[in-house]
Amino acid sequence: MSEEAREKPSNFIRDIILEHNRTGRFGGRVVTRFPPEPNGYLHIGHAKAICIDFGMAQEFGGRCHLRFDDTNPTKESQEYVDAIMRDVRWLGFDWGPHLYHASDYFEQLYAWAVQLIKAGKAYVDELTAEEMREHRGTLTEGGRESPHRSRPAEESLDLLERMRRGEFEEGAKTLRARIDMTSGNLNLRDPVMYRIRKAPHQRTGDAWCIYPMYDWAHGQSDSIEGVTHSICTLEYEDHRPLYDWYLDQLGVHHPQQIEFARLNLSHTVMSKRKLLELVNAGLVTGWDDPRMPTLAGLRRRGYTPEAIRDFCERIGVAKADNLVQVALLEHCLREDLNRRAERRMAVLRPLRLVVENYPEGKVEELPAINNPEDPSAGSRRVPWSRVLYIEQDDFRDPPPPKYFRLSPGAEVRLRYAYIVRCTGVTRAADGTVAEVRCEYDPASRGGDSGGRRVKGTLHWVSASHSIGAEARLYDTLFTAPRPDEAEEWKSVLNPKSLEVLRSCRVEPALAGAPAEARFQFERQGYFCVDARDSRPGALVFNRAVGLRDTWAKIEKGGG
RNA sequence: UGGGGCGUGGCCAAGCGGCAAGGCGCGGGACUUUGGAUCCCGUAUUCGGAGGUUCGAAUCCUCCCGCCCCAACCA
Repeated sequence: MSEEAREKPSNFIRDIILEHNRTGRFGGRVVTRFPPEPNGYLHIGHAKAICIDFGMAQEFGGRCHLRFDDTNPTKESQEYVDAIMRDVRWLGFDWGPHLYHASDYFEQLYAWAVQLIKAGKAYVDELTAEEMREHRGTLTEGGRESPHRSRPAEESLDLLERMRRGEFEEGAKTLRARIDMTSGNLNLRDPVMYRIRKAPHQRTGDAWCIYPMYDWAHGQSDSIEGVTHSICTLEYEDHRPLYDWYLDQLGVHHPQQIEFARLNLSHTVMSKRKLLELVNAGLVTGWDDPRMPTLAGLRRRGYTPEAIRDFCERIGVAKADNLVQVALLEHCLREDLNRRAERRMAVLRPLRLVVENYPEGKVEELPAINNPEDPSAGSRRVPWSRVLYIEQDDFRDPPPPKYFRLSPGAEVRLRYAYIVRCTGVTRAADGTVAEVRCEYDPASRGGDSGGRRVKGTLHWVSASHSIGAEARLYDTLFTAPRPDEAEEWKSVLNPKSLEVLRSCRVEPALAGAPAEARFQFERQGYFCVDARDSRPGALVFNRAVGLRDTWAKIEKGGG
């Protein structure tokens, strides 16, 4: 079934928008926004949000803005801003001219703050952070009002102005909304609107030393941009009353906030804090380490934007906590690459195979199909000669039950080449197999079995024509499905998440493969030319995902 | 009696009073020059639990149970 033909699963957000359109709440307009804070790289969880934000806008003929929530200069940087834009584009979404920053609105926000003070809805407080925490009360008990809560508006106005001028130290004063210190919703217990931060901002430089809090900046930014549907994750559900309160006090355009459950993926962690820690502790090589759930990591690993978008569509949108198995993500990649990736032969763990009855020095160029799923991909020629390499796993002596591969006396097909019969092995002093010997059947050229039953087909490369390469095989970063629930999440890191194979032999057609090119190495999996470390003459391939391996299951299950 | 959410098969997830979609996974089979792909078939008498309303409930009502989020001058 094609992607277009598949019906999109229904979801409650679409239903809400449909209802708004039906009642004319926003005049039929649909404007959404993706509002990342530039304090880390985007991950697969963000991809879900991006697909929803941009997807809903697209579906309803509206638009989606990219807005950086840059209200905390101490944690944000231009590196992250650049990476985020790169990743959103790579995923396949376009914000057109609608690139915004919360910092674009600092002046307007300030003016609105003044308006709220004048209306008696906000005041400058002088409680320290600790005092404020004490005054806030607990989950089950209401809080106490600050002694500065009833300070005259004029005084707050003067203080706020001086805060802005930099007359006070960090932490000395805050601007707070005057709402309800007894509310069961802690967000409504006089939330801080501005705090003093004498830190330069990546966009506004040193123009400001007071910065708006998320709640004060977010809804107003949405309003200014004419956003209609402010879609976010469940943890903001408690913030919605505050989001609504600010907008109502100001009497400005009022978007609808809608919350959905964030994505949890098995065998990985998703919090930016933990991902940052992995990077800083050197437990991975960087934000784009192929084992990371970041878009940069997935991309380097070999994931396609199409596969990720398909995944985001398949996981659905709901409000229930979830833990999606990585198997689904992997399935999406396989399905995409099976259709699109050209096939190549690559021997990861080489074992010499000598064709005794094939003339020394003779070479044949055998045609091989590039992609059986796509005739338009054509074919290439693969050199064959007397000495070849096959996979170490493809020879066993003695052979286990149901083993279709090579073993003494057994017959097997070498893909696109000839059928060979194993005539013997040469062992090293320690008993390990050094070399396998065989005879080929000249009549089976191209792999034609001539009616004979040959169950196994192996991939191979010519020893003298193949080129060396490095392969990096990845497994999940964590061994536990829910690392977050382990006593210590880092203790459950997978020590085998990376295996490096340095003596691989790949067919010559792979020589000029450009960075990020993806191939299916027949019988093994989908591999991607590493964008960072691969060089012509020193190729490095990342295994994005293995092929389904029925034999591995049989063998593991004891036959 | 803090507040806010959520509970449908191993994992996601449709369903919105008419008698349990779909996907992943898993099991079996067909086919196969990738033990790949593809194709069949199977996989919840039951929707957290108990009552109730109704001819009829996963869908409505009541109570109960469980899980998640909130006490940053983070987002």
